[in-house]
Amino acid sequence: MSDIKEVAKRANVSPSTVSRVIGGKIPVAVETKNRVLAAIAELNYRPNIIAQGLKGISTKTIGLVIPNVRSLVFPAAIRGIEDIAKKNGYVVVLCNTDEDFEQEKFYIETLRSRLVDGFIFSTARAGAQNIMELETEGFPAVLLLRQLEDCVNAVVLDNFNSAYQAVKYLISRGLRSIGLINGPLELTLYEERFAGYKKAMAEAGLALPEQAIVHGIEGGEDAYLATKDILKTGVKVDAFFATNDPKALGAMRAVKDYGLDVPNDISIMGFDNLDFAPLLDPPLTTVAQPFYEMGAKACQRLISIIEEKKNEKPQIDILAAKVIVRGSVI
Amino acid sequence: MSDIKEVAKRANVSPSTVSRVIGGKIPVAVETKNRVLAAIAELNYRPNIIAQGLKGISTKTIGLVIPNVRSLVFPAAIRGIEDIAKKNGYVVVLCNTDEDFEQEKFYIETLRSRLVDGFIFSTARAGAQNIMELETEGFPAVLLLRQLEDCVNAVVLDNFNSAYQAVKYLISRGLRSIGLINGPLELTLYEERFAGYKKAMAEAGLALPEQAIVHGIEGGEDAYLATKDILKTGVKVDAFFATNDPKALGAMRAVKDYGLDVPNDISIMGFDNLDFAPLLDPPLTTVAQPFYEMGAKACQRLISIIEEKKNEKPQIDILAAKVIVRGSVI
DNA sequence: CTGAAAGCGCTTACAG
DNA sequence: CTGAAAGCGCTTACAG
Repeated sequence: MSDIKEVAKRANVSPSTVSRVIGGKIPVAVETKNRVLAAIAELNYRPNIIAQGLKGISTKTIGLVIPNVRSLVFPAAIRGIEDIAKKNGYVVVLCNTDEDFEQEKFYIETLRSRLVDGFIFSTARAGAQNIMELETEGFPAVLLLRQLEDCVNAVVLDNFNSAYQAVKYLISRGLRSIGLINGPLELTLYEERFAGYKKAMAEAGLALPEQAIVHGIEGGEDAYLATKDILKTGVKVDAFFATNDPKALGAMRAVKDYGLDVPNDISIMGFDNLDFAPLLDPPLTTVAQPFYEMGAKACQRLISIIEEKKNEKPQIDILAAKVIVRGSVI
Repeated sequence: MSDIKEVAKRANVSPSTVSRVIGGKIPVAVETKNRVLAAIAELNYRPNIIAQGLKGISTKTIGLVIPNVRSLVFPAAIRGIEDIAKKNGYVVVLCNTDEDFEQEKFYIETLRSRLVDGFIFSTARAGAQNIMELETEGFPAVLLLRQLEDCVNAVVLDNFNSAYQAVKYLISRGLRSIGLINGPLELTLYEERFAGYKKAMAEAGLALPEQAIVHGIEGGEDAYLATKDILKTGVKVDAFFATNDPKALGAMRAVKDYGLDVPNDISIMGFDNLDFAPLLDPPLTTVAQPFYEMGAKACQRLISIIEEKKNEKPQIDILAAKVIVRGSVI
C-alpha cells in the first residue's frame, strides 16, 4: 500500500497538498488537483483510515449493539443499517450482548475510544446505565426498536397503534375472547402492545379474559407452555394475540397439540412478520414491522449526528406497522 | 479519556515505561509496574487502539464477509465467531456482499488498509479473484462454509458424507425413488452433496430418478416451483432430499398443495437444521450443521494466524454433520 | 530496568 | 494556492 508521501512525490507536490485534495474542503488549484488525482489513481492509493482516525477524524465505523444476531428480528434491520452505512463509506461492527449490561459496557468501552464514531443500540431496557452515560456525554448514539425515555435519538415502531390495529382486526372477524401472550413488561414495547390490546378490547366493550393473559414470555417454547396452561384452565378463547411471531408459533403448536384447529377453533395473530411467517401451516396472520426501513433510518440518523455535529434536538421516529392477513385467523 | 502521558505522570515514569507494562513483553521492575498499574486503574485508562494500530500493531478487529445476514445459515455461525473474537479481545466488522464480487472488493480494499487484521469469508465461489489475491499476498484469511481449492485455510462441513448419510437414512426407511432438490453446482458444497446422494443411491442399487432431480435451485420459492413441476410430470417419488432447509420447506408446501401428505405420501429430508426446522408441520427431519462450532473454529484459526504469524501450512478443517430425525420422513 | 527520541500516516494551523 | 512543521497517541530501537 502506497502512502501519502509517494503520491506527493509522484504528483510533485507536498503531502499537505495531497491531503487537501483528499479532504476536498480546502481549495487546491485545479491543475495541481488533477495531477494529484492522477497520481492517486496510478498508485491505487487509499488513505489509511487509522492514521486519519488518530488525527481526530472519524474512523468511519459505527458500532451496532444488539442482544443476539440469532434473534430473527435483527438480521433485516442489520441489512438496512449496513446498506446505508456502506453508501456513506461507513462500516459496522457487530456486538452481541445477550442482554448483559457487562458485555454492553465492555463493547462501549473498547469501541468508543476511537474505533467507532457512534453507536446504534437495540439493547435498551430499564436500567441501561451504560447507554445513558454515553448519551449525557454527547457521544453519538441512536436507539433502534427499543426505547429509553424521550431523551435520546431513537427510531422505533408505533407499538401501541400496531397492537391496537391487530386486535381490532381480530375483533372485526367476530372473535370476542382474545387471549394475550405477551413479553416482559420491562420492555417498553411490550407495555405499549399490551396497552394497544386493552384499548381495542375496551372500545369493543369486551372484557379482558384475565386467565388467558400472560406476560413475561420470552420465546416460542415459553409461549408453548404458557398457552397449554391456559388451555388446560378451560377458559374459552377464540383467539390468541401473540406479541411476536416466535410466541405465535409456540401458541399455534400448543393449540394443535390440544387437538384444536387453527384457525377454525382458535385464531392466532402474530407480530413481526418474520421470514418464516408465510411458510407456517397455516401461514401466519401477523403485524409487519418495517425492520429494514427502521435500520436504515437509524443509521441515517446516526450518520447525520456524527457528521453535522450540530447537536440537533434528540428526536424519536415512530414508524407504522401493518397487519398482514394470511391464514391463521378465521 | 486519559492518555499515556497522564498515566506516566501519575506513576512518575516515562510513557515508554507505561507502554511496556501494557505490552507485557518487555521486563519492568515489579515495583514500577505496580505503580503504573495503579495509575492505569485510577485513571481508568485504556490504550487507544487506533494509535496502536498506526504503529503496525493490530487493531484487534476482523472482517467477516458473508453474502447476506438475512440468510438463516449465518447468524449461528456469526455468534460462534463473535464469541471467540470477544474472548480474545477482537471485534468483528460485518460485511454483506450479496454475492457480488464488486462489493466484496470494496470491503477488502477499505478494510485491509489497517482497519482489520484478517478476514473470514463465507462468499467463496468459482472466480473469487479477490479472495485469491489476498491469500497470495499472505494477508490473514480463512474460509468458512464455502471452500476454494485446497490452498487456503478453511473450515467447512463434510458435505459429501453428510448427504450420503442423509440419503442412506431415507433408504433405510424403505424409500426407493428419492428425488433431489439441489442448489447451484458452482458451489462446491452442492456438488459434494450431489455426489453423496449418488453414492448412497448407487450403493443401494437404486437408479437415479432423473426427472426428479434438479440443480440450481436458490430458495424456498424456487424449490416450491421446481417440486410442483416434478410432481406434474407424474414420476413416482417416495421422498425428496432437499439440500437445504428452505428448499425443503418449499418442497413440503408443493407436496401439500398437490394434495399429498408429508410424510405418508412423500417424505422430505432437509439439510442445515435451521431454527425453524423443529417448528414446521410436520417437524423437519434434516441434517444438522454445527454452525456455531464452525464459526468459532474459523475465528480461532484466524486469530492464531494473525497472532503467531508463523505461516502455518494452510489447513482445511472438515466437520461432521448429523441427521436429526423428526416427523417429515416416514 | 528505564528514559529520550524517532517515527507510524495523516491533518492542520502557520507562514508565505 | 502551497509548503514546512507540529502533533494525534502510541511503540520501539538506541543509549545508558
